[in-house]
Amino acid sequence: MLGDDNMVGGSAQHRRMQSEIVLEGLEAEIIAGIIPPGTRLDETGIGDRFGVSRTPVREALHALCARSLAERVPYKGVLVLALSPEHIDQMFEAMAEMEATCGRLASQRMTMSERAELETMHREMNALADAGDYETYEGVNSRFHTLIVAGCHNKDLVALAESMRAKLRPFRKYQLHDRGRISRSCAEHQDIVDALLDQDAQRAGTALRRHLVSAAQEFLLRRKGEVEA
Amino acid sequence: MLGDDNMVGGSAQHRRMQSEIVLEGLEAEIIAGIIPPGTRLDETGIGDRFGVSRTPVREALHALCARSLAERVPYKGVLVLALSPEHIDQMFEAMAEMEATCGRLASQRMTMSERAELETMHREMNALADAGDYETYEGVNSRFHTLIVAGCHNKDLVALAESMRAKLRPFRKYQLHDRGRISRSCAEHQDIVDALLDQDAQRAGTALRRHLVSAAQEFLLRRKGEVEA
DNA sequence: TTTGTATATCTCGTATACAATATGCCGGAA
DNA sequence: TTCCGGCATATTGTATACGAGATATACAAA
Repeated sequence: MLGDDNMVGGSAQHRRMQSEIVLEGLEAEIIAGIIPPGTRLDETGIGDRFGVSRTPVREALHALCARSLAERVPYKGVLVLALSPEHIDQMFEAMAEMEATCGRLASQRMTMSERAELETMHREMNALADAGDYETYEGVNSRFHTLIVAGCHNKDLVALAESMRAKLRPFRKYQLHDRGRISRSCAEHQDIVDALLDQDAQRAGTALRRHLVSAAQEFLLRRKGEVEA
Repeated sequence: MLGDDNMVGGSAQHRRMQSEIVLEGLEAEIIAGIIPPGTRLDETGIGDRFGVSRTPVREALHALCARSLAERVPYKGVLVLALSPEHIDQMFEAMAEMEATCGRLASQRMTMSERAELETMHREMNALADAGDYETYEGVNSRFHTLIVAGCHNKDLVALAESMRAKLRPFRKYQLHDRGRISRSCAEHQDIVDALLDQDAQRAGTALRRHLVSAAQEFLLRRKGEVEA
C-alpha cells in the first residue's frame, strides 16, 4: 500500500504511447511548415528519426489523414496535403461559419465567469495592440476565440469548430504582423464582445463571421502577394 | 494494351485494402445497431471474424475512433461509444446548426439543376407520405437533406455536416414511423424548400433548424417513452 | 467470512518478418 | 534516337512474434 501512486482523481493518467508522440511531432512539423505540403511521409525514415518502428508511425500517419492534414494513397504513401487557394478559401469560410454558429449560441449560454474572462482578454489585447507585442497578442487572440467557441457549451460544435481552426493553424502564422491589421482586429473584437455581453445572438454571429472573413481576406491577399513576389 | 483496365479517368482505382473492408463492415454493424454501444471491440476476435490479422483491424478501429463512433481507452481497448441522453441532445443540436448553416449558404448558391432536383424530391416525398410508404420516404428524406447540405458548395462544411449526420444515423432509425410525424415533416420541408427557392437565406436557416430540432424532440420523447416502458 | 496479496491470463502496444504493389532503370528493337 | 517491355529495387500492406500493463482469480491470513 505504501508508495501507492494510484492518483485516481480526475481522468485516468495513462502512459503516453509512441504513436502519440510521433503524431504530435509530425503535426507540429507540418504546422510549422518544416515539412512542406506535397512531401511524401516515408514510414521507415520517420521511424528512424523518432527512434520507433513502422507500426506506431503508421498509426500516426493514419491519424494525420483523419485530421486531413495529409492524404493517403494506397501503395504509394501519405502526402502532406497541398491545398489549392480555392480550398483554403473554403476552409476559412467553414471556420468562420463554425465560429459564428458557436458565438451565436454562446451569446445566450456563456456563464458569468466566461463573460468576465472574455472582457479581461479583450482589454489585455487592446493593451498588447498598443504596445505592438504581436507575439503575445496572437496567443491571447487564439484563447479569445477558443473561449467564444467553448461558450456554446456543445461538445460536438466545439469539436467541429476546433477541427477547422486546427486545419487552418498552419496558414494563420502569416497574419497579424502589422499594426494596421491588429487595430482592425481589435475594433472587430469590440463589436463581438459587445454583442456577446448584450446577449445579442444575431449580432454576435454576424460580427464573428465578418471578423473571420476579413482576416481570411487579409491572409489571401498577403499570400497572393507573396506568390507574385 | 489489350485487356488494359487502367481506367485512369477520374480518381485512381486502387485495390481495396483489408483495413478498409473491416472499417466499413464494423461501421455498418455499429450504425445498424448490430453491435450495441458500450461493446468492447476485441481486436483478435474481429480479425478472426473478418479473416484478417490484427493489424488491419487496429487500423480500422483507429479510423472508427477518429470518426468518434468509438472511443479508445489505452490498455483497455476500444469501446463503441455509449452516449448519454444529454450528449445525444447536443449532437442533434450540432447537426441542426450545421444543416442550417449549409442551408443558409445553399439558398444563395444552389444551381438551377439542384433546385429542380430539390423540388422533385419534395413532391416525391409528399406522394410517399400520402401513400404511407415510410421506408422509401426515409430514403428520399435522407437524400433531400444531403442535397441541401451539398448545396452550400463548400467541401469542408459538407464534410462537417455529414459527419454529424453519420454519427446520428444509428439513432434516427427510430423516427418517422407514424403518419403524424411524417405529415409534420412534409409541412416543414415545404417551408425549407420555399425559402431555398426564394433564396431567402435567413428563412432557410431558421426553417432547417426548426425542422431538425423538432425531429430531435420527437426522437428524444420517443426514446424516453421506450426507456420508461 | 472477509480482505489482502500473489499469480495467471488476457489484451493491448510495439517490433519485425513476409507479401504485394508501384516506380525506375536498363537493354533491345524499330 | 526513341519507344517499349521486363527486371530490380524500394515502399507500402499484412501477418506474426514478443513485451508491458491490467484485470481476474485463487489462496492464505486475520
